[in-house]
Amino acid sequence: MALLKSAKSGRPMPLARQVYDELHKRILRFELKPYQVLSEASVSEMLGVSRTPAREALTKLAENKFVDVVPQRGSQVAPLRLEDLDRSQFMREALEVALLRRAMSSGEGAALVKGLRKEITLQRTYVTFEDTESFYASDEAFHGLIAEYAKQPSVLPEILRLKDHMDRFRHLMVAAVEDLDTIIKQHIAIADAIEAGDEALAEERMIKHLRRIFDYIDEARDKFPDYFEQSEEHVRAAR
Amino acid sequence: MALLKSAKSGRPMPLARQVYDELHKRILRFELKPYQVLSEASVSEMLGVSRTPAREALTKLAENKFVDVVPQRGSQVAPLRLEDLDRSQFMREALEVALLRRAMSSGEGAALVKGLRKEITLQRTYVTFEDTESFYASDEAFHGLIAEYAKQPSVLPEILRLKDHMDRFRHLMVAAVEDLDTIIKQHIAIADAIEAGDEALAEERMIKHLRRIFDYIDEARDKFPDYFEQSEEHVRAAR
DNA sequence: CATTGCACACTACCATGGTAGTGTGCAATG
DNA sequence: CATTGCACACTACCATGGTAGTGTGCAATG
Repeated sequence: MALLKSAKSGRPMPLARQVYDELHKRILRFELKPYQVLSEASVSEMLGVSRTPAREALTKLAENKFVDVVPQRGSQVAPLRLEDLDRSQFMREALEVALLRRAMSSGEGAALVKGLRKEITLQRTYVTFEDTESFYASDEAFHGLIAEYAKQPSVLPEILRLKDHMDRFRHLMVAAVEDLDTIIKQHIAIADAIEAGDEALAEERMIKHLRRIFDYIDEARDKFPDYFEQSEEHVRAAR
Repeated sequence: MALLKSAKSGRPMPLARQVYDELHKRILRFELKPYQVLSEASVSEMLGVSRTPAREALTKLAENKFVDVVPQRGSQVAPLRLEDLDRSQFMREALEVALLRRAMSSGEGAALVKGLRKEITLQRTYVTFEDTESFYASDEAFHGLIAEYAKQPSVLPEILRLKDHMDRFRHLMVAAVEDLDTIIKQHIAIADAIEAGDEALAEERMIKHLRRIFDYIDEARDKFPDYFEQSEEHVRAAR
């Protein structure tokens, strides 16, 4: 049905990876809804590939908690689980705070702040043009810079993996322009604290920045109760 | 060749998982040595399974950085990389410190300390009987207790995944009895600091405890230079 | 109507075959 | 001897077929 793009650079990406990316995207955007059935056969048909890459993609999605697989019964899009959000949030916070502390004691604080302010300027521009996609790319670059100056660049992919679950929750609510302004203000506050060399303050502001997701949860749950995991209802139903 | 055990409880484990566990174990114990070739065919023959579960196991091992896969060329056991150790160490430290802080501010510090001291007593017994396997199980339980009291039990599996790389380095050196005594002393010091409610001291002792791996690295590299990644030599050779 | 039994459908899981792409060794050539 | 060309071997990757296990709907039975 849908055509899958090849990789931009060099050889084409393996089909399993392409299928994973496509399903991942659709799940995050709620084009595939929680509890929707996703069998090897249906995925294979939906994307026009054989069952092997479909199976590999489903297995990996299950490992990352975006799909629930019940052996011999079937697979479905995982509902939103507060437990997943909680774990992702906790781990991301721990990692980003540790990166921040290490980056600040690297002796290159000035260069880091310079890079951060450059990204902030970009972010201001993207908000003006309402280019939210570029904005979020720059947001990732902002956090990536800190990982870089902490001499731990390979931690960034792990953080992005955690961020996926938070993004899924976030996609439930429309991103208003004032939200982006808030993010920029928080970025500035963080850069200021780094420049001042105040580790405790920087940490406090980073945590506040990362926890903004919790402001939306109640509203999201009221608006889309069907997308959230019922209190063990389906667990009982499975018996 | 070798028979694979089924799962202890209920249904048998999928073959792919059994193959993964077996290869993982052999790689950590250096029964499969760094740079040793591991093709789908060779794994399939070695363990007496078909190529499908062998392939799935290799893919997952590659994701976890225990195997290097070069498309259309072949796979091999990954050499020891300081980068992997560094990332695992950094992340584990960040997570365990965050868990410790949260557990200490949970208001259940007394119960936590009681549980920790119980594990320490067990550990003393295991050292007496030279039962290192049970000792390390209790060591994991010790750290798991902290995750539990931090109300983040699902972070523990992630930490164990990181610990694998450190264990691989550790397995290079023989675990002497005095090392286990050192671990117990450090556990006691941590429990003491928690009991005293001194967060900074507990954090400091936890970090010292987690960083003990670095004491062995130089010795290990001198003893088994072939197991470590050469400075990009094989990267050049691949061109 | 309520309960039971059973054929059927569907699933995850495994086995197996085919193919394009890359490296390797050796003969041909200088 | 040094260099080149090329047949061959081996690989990761994908397609496809088969199977045991579980759920479901409907007819049979009370």
